[in-house]
Amino acid sequence: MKHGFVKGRRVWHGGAMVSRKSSPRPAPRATAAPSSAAIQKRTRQQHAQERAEDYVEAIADLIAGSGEARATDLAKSLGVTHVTVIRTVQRLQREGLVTTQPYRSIFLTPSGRKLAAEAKARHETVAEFLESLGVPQATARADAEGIEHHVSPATIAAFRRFLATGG
Amino acid sequence: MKHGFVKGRRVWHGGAMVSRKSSPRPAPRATAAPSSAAIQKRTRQQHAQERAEDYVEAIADLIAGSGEARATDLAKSLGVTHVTVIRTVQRLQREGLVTTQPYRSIFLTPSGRKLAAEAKARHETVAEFLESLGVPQATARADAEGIEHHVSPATIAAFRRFLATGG
DNA sequence: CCAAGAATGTAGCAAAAGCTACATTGATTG
DNA sequence: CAATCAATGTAGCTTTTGCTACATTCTTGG
Ligand SMILES: [Mn+2]
Ligand SMILES: [Mn+2]
Ligand SMILES: [Mn+2]
Ligand SMILES: [Mn+2]
Repeated sequence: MKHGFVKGRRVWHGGAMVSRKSSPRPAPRATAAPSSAAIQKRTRQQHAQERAEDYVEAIADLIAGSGEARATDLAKSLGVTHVTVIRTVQRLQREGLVTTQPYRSIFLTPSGRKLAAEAKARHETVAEFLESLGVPQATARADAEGIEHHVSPATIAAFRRFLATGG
Repeated sequence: MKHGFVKGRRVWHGGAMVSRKSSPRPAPRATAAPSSAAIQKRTRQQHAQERAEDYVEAIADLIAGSGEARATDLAKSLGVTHVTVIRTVQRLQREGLVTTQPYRSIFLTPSGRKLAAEAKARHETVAEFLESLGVPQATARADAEGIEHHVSPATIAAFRRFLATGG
């Protein structure tokens, strides 16, 4: 509020000529529709969380499948170099999702296990849902890898409803 | 192929003890299932494309709505600062999606218009589909903002089928 | 016209995720 | 038991997307 008030009719570049008179703004509804800016910000936050989810899920899968998660196997499964894995795992350790020691394999902390379980459940629901819609399995699996990080609980619930009834 | 051949039983860290004998690998099926690594790589490519799609779509909306797309309005709509917009628009210009000149508004090139139209169509299909599944509109709109970039043509087709018939 | 202030641009920083090249460690096998 | 070489770690680079702080330009009301 640097300048105290808005100048009224002052406009730049013409634009839509929206009147800015100080009509009292309408009382916000009970459920205000999020602005496009807010929606975009939420999507960006989901992206920041995305790599963490993919990593803990892959780590959990490796542990379930072979007893341990090694950086090389993780790199192979994620399609990146081992260098990238090591650095990202360091971040995940900073964030309390995994633990590891030099030249040892990677372990999930309790919160890492929780995140992995949630991510895996979401991931599989999305994939099954797409398949049940008639999307070829390979495509469904590929699309689910990206979609999984952007489905809210309400959407997952809708997918599960569909699978339970119509699917 | 640095070392010419694989050593057979050599194993590290125990692991699953998978035999590596040089049995001739099975002939690839007609439709080889993509590796998890390949799927992850595709998802990362979609992310790199994502900001471009959101930008050209927002630019197209601003032009449709008010006749021009200014950096400030774009920043407001995307939820970032004008600095971020200016730098990203420079990249999009490098890539031939938009044109702009100092202190002027932003225009879409033909390929920018094409990308915007495709992105918008996908975006709206995803949002309508989620709503038709019973997801509350605000949630559907929010989820669609992230999902839209990860739906293949086959999945979009399945969504449209559902909307045309079951929806 | 002209100054205020909105819009735009620039400088410089950070974090994250990728990479190649090279160094170090450690498990296996001969 | 020692050499080999896979696995891991480190150094240093790039790109992208954010940000704040400050400089410049342009539009417009008075
Ligand atoms: Mn997943
Ligand atoms: Mn994923
Ligand atoms: Mn969109
Ligand atoms: Mn989007």
